[in-house]
Amino acid sequence: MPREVRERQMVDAAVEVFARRGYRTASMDEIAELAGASKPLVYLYLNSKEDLFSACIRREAEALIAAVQAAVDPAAPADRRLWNGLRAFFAHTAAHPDGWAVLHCQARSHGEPFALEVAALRQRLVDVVTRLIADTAREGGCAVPLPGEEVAGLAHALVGAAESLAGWSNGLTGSGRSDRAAAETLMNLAWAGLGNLTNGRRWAPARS
Amino acid sequence: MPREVRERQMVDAAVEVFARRGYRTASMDEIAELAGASKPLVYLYLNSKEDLFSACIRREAEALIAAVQAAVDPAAPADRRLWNGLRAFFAHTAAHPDGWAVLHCQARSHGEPFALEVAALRQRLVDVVTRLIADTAREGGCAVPLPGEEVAGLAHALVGAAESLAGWSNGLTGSGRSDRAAAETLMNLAWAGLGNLTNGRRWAPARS
Amino acid sequence: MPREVRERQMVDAAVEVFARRGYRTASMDEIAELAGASKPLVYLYLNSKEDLFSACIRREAEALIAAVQAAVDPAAPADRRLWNGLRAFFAHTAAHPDGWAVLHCQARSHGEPFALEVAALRQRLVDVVTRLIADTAREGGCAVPLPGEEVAGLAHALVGAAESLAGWSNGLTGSGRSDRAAAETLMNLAWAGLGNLTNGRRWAPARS
Amino acid sequence: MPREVRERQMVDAAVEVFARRGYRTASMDEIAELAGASKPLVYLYLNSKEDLFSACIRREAEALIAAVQAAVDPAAPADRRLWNGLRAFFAHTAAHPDGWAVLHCQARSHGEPFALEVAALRQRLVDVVTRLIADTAREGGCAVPLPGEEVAGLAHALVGAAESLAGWSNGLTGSGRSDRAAAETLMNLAWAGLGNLTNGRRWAPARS
DNA sequence: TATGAATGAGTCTTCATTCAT
DNA sequence: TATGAATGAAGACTCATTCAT
Repeated sequence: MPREVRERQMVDAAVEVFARRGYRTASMDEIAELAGASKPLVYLYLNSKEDLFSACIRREAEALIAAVQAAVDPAAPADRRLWNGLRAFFAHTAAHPDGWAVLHCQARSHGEPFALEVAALRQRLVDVVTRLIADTAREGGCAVPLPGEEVAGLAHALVGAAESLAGWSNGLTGSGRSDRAAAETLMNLAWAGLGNLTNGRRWAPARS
Repeated sequence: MPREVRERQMVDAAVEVFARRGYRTASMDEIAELAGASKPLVYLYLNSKEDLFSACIRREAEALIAAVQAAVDPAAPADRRLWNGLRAFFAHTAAHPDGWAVLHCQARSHGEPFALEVAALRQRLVDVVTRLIADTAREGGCAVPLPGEEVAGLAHALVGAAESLAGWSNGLTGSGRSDRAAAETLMNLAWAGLGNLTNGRRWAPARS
Repeated sequence: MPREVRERQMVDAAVEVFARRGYRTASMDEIAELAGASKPLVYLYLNSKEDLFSACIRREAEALIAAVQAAVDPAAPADRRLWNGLRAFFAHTAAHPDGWAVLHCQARSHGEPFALEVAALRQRLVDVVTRLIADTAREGGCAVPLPGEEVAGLAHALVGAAESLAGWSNGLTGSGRSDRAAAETLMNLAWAGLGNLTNGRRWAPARS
Repeated sequence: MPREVRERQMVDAAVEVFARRGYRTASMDEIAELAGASKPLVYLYLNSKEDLFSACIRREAEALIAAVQAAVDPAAPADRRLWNGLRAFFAHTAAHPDGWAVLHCQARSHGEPFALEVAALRQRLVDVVTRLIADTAREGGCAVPLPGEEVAGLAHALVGAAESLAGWSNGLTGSGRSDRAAAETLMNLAWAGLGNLTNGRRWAPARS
């Protein structure tokens, strides 16, 4: 069996086991067995548990980002782009729950090397969203320019909301089209909020 | 030294170590040492590593919820309640980064017993927010009643956005009042979004 | 059982196993079993295989040097001191063959940390001998002063000769007093050689 | 590439790696790579790690003995023969430090099969020296016949001294002709010592 | 209340060795 | 002649947990 195929099987198995057990609890024995290979072969191809985990993170991260970016047609208007990006995000995470679990739950809680890696991925997502927000503001005829830091904050908020909704709607059983519903909910929230902000309508605490 | 004091020291130490190292990597030795007690005593008081971790989750969760609820004056108008709740959430997580790390990062990634526990906490937060949204809708003269599932989705989105913003703004260095800025950003986003929804102004994909 | 006693038993066992199997081949399992303790206890007390081996080297080295130095009466004449030192060296190595094997065979062939440690020990032995040679020269009315480098060379040669003789005579079976014979042989060789050198009688290759 | 050439490359590589890492720590992977061949080929030609190590020992041992014997002209007087033998010994070990390390450090510390092999070699060296001593005694007009066991002891002492001096002088840096100096030092020591012994002048402990 | 001493079970990792080609 | 692919066996090390005191 050629090396590349074997290697993909191994990473597949690793993603599954890491998602199920967590990084530390997962054992290389279980991963090797699930991959249908011997442990030394896993080490020969992937070096160490750390490297294997990194490989999982990288592969799943690239896949997620690629899915989102493929869905965003640069020629479409901003709202359409946002909508399609959200749809792709929810669809992809719903279709790859193990990969999403590795990225969202495991990678962040097991120390520097992985946290950094997944932070870099997340930053790329945030960047995509940041650009969408900026474009939305511009195309919507932004009356009051938003400061860069606020845009970044909004992007973080949206990404967090998406992550949270993904976890929730994927956890609901049986609701066949829940990932579309999630996208709609978030789209409504975001669209109205962004529209108001770019028009200078802000909420302010009443003076007490 | 009375048992209660000792026990609190132990949980303090455990929260710190679990936050720094993660559940599996943290060792009972380190926790006992940091607590200034011997290991058998830790076991005598807290039974097992699992129970100790559960105790950490429970204590930090109660503290966070209590902080949020204490800030929400039931007599105030809905927007004010939401604002105060957000402020309290950001302030508390910023003030207790270890506790927040245990709840947000560690507890979710280490198997059933803890994930359930933290899910229950999160549900209570979501419930608080759900009620806020419902009240907001009612007080705002809700033209179009929101289905319960959508309200829940919004609540999850808001909580996720808050969590994400908390992580981001706590990570920024030097910006003295960043947790207030985070609350403002999120408040603007949420307020406008909710307002639109309760008035039936929804975004819909253009027919293609 | 008090820690010190256990620790000595462990080092005893380790010296025996390291001598028999060699550093790398020796297994911590075997050492622990021979010491009558569990492996974790060995690690608790002695940290690692490396540290355990170092502890063996240090203990055996100190014992050997102490034996030699105890035998050398500073008030005695130089020849007497040399003789007593040699006797003690041969007697000690004969009485502690495992310790000698660890020092002479194992410690030198297993990488920097140990080689350095045993080199330091050997240097101390060489220093003792160097001083004896210098004293011998002085007391013998040295006609031609020996250069420092040559004295060091002589010391190394004597120590090497002693080591070699020790290995040989300890390997001979049955000869009850062989370690005394070894000392005599070496004493004769050294005494005459030193005497000639300090009197300027050197061997020189005939011109060809 | 013809088998003999390949095989020599492999043993060359093995000597280097064994000298650097030690028998157990050396890996067949590294040896094969350094030899520029694949691992199965190494096994095809040399059977096993043990056999490969034995091959190294044998080759280096033969080379050393051959060098010493080539230098000893049977027609020359005994002192000349001793001198030339010493010179050749120091020169060869200085020129082949890896081979010498394998013989002197590694082979003795890794269990029966190798220790026996290297002991046999050493015995041949000792035999050469033994004959030299006996000849010296005869040619020097030996007044008091030396018992065979003492001659053997002297030979062991000389070989050990030579080994020790070789290690020391090879370790010194920069002294361009140190292997000649080593030979001189040892020659002086030996010559005078032997001369005295064959003339019955012995050192004896003063009666106490 | 408090602990020094002790361990069973399990993990990552390595390496000599062999097929199938 | 030559090798890419594969593994069984073994070893260092760690840790949650428990007695005896």
